Amino acid sequence: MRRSKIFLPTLKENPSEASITSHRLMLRAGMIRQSSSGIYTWLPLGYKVLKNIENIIRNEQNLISQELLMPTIQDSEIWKKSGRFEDYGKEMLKFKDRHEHELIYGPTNEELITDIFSKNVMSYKSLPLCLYHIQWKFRDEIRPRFGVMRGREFLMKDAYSFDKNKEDSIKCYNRMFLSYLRIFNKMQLKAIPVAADTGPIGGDLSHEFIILAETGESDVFIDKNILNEVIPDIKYDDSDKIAKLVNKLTAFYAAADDKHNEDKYLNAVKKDDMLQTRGIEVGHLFYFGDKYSKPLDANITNIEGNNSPVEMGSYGIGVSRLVGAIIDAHHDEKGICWPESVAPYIVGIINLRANDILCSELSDKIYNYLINNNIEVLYDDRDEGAGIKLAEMDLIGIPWQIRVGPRGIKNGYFELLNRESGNIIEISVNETDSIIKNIIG
RNA sequence: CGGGGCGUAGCGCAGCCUGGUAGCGCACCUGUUUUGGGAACAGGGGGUCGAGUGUUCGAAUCACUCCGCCCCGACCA
Repeated sequence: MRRSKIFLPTLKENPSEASITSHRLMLRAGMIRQSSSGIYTWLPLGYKVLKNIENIIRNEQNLISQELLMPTIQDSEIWKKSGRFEDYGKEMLKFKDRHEHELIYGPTNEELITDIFSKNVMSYKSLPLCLYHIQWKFRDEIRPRFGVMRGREFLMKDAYSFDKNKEDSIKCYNRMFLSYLRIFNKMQLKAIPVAADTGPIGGDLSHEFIILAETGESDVFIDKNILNEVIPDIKYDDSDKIAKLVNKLTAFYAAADDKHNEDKYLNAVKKDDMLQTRGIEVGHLFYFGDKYSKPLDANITNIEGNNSPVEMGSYGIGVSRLVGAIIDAHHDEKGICWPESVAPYIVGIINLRANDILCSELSDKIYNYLINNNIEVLYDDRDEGAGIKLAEMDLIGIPWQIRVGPRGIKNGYFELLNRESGNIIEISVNETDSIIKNIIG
């Protein structure tokens, strides 16, 4: 994509509406624009990142679950059946259609998926089953804030598991646990599993995955040693090994303020290993048994030939929130430093002097070379001052910058800069091939 | 919902206290010169001053009402 063509309205100054880093940078980098409190338009650059995150989640979840797509608008009936029509309270957006029929904009999908399940699955032989979708939700938050971190409209991946008994359901829970570790790891995030309250979803087993960040919303108390844990290479069908991993990781003290117990903390963790900070919740696992299957009559015939409510769990990831969380973890004073796995473009070419034939020819050549090699590239071909282009490329955080200028060309090279480290490699103008070698390593 | 703050050009702000018909920087358009870290000069365009009502000869400015947005608390992916 050429910079002269892309719709990328960047801001030089900090918008007054944004107080935290990720929000400020998303507005400045032309990723989002607010439409109403807690509701945002995703501009092309931001939308690319959002889709990249979505795809990381999708690719990993597909190994243990099947994707479908449920609607955003739901009938109020099933919510009345489950009892949450009242329980969910004002956070749930309710409205009527032209026939005065009551509808809601889904804040989550347990009722709907349970309804689908109950109408289509009858026997334990069809289990286990795990389904997920990635869909926009609406929760009428009391106070939306921090941009995309606590929007009212937000993109969420939510998975739902159906099993014939608790034992199998826990196995699925554990697979999700591993899947989440891998997903966040691929985004260069250190996510810590923390024992959690189940809130309005309900249930008796639950973990939150929390990213440590100063701008996080909840206080967390952890044993630092958990940060050194490496995710082992385990297959998803190896339930025993996964269970051991889950046990190992959940054995570390890690709690958000609502579950924190100071005495336990002092007992379990050495003073030097204590870390109290703030965190952003990016994922949540729930096992809740028959909480929804019972009221919604989602029964299966078991091996004895009797009907019993199916065992369920649900597993969420805040997809749009992750964009903010990743920025929070990967930025510096100049702007964003995207991890390659989610970056909107892998390489940014800056033609430092667009009206110089040699610079433009070389820039064009590199641009075409990268396109032909299927590398996502943003080419700043504008006839602007060098400073503007350099500062903007830093701001939007493309992981690799190629700088083509008269100074380098005179000496027969152009520059390849790594955004995060700031390291610059000089590459001979005749060796464009070595760009890829340097990037891929 | 309680507490605080803000609303004036696309963005950031001044003007309001003490009423006299709107200004600055950036951005934008034209031209010239520039060009390795947000350039210089010259010229130009853009505003129902959040909305309504009232006070007044006259309201961005004063009063009342409403709306929107941000920040702190309770809720959550």
